Amino acid sequence: MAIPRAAKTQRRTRIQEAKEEQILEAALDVFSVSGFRGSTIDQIAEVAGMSKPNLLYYFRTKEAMHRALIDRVLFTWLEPLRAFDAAGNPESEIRSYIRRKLEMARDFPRESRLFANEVLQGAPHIEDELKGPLKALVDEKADVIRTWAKEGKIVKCDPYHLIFSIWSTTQHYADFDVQVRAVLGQDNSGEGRFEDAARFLEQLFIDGLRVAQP
Amino acid sequence: MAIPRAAKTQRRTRIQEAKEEQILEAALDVFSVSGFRGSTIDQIAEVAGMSKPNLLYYFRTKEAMHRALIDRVLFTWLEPLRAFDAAGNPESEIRSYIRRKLEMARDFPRESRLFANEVLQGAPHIEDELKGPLKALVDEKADVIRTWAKEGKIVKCDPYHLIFSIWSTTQHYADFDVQVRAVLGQDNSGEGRFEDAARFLEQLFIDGLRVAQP
DNA sequence: TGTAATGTTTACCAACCGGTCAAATTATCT
DNA sequence: AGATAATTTGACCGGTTGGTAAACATTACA
Repeated sequence: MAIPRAAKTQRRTRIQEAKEEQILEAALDVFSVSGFRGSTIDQIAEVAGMSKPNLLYYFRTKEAMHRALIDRVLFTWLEPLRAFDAAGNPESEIRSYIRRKLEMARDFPRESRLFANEVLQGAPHIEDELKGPLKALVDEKADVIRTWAKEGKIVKCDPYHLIFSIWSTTQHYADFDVQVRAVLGQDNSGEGRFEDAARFLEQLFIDGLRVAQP
Repeated sequence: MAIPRAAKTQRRTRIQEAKEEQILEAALDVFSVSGFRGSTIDQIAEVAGMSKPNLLYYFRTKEAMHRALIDRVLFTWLEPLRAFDAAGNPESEIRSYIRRKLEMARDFPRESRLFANEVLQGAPHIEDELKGPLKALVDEKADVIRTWAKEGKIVKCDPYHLIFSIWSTTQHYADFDVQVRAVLGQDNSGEGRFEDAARFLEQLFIDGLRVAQP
């Protein structure tokens, strides 16, 4: 008799690792489009190219799949904010934060939509992460920004709303991709739109915050 | 024998009007949280306080409910952008556009989330509206902005990305409300956050666009 | 008041949903 | 090779889903 997910063996098989990877990849495809409630295990199974019971052999429930996916993606997702450095100078830090966030919107749109779906639907599965680790990280970086403002390096402004505005403007290009493409039309909806967006946003934030130019 | 939705009578009964209103109100509650696929007719029926077959007497399918809801809300939703006036001066136009959008995020968060859910999931039901009326409206307003830039009233910038950034920053407070509250903490997540956001965003956009002060 | 149209509900259906089970298949190790 | 553990699948289950049929109740109107 098989015991799911190698509760005995401690070490994970190559097969286990590969299959779990394969499942989470498919789950990301599906969850990021339809949200938790709107997705079905069958859909994920089909995308993953394996049978439903086989999926459930590696993840006991649909919720476990979602949980594993969120956990895996959350850390990576906050990487750019974590890299936000108090020691650096405001201009380059803000510039590179915007760039990094835009790159993530371009390269990992599914991850962005996964969170967007989750938060939009009331964040029933990640409330703790938001109120705990996320809030702590933002609090820390907000302090950095506040210090810059006090030192006259940037204009005085609410650091939380500054962070929100960078989040929203950059993630917009992943989450509302269809709308962006529709509005820009066929001609302008190539990959170049990310460069255009970067230029616009850097200008907006650097000038808007009256970042002191060295 | 009853014929659904008065295909014969042409004129809608008071009851019809009232019930359809009641249903769409409930549907907005449910769809805005769970998206189309994640919502069930039973949920809507319960919120509306009527039986499922009764709902289906007024709207033949779940899709018809969603369609009617989108159609009704779309017009209102674009009102602020429509009000954006070429004749006005850039500063007050941009200021009031931001204010209006923020007010909508505050007063009609369900409507915002309804669209967010829809677009996030690939806009399967409103693709035509995005590529048609929405694009046309944005094209028109983009021209206004471009003219302002040419006249030196604001800095030269991509008008489309400017509009996107106003959309995303303002709607963020409706769509990602849970996250905003979580990060701001209990103390700062009262209604005052909209005032704070307005102050920040006006400052950001007015300074960031180097709007000529008269 | 009678009656036809409109509105509402109960009972129901077939398809789908998340998840289980046991049997079959495959990989691993000696 | 043979034994054992890990993996995979088809068949299935109870509950839910979108939607229907038909009987019942209410309203509008002559």
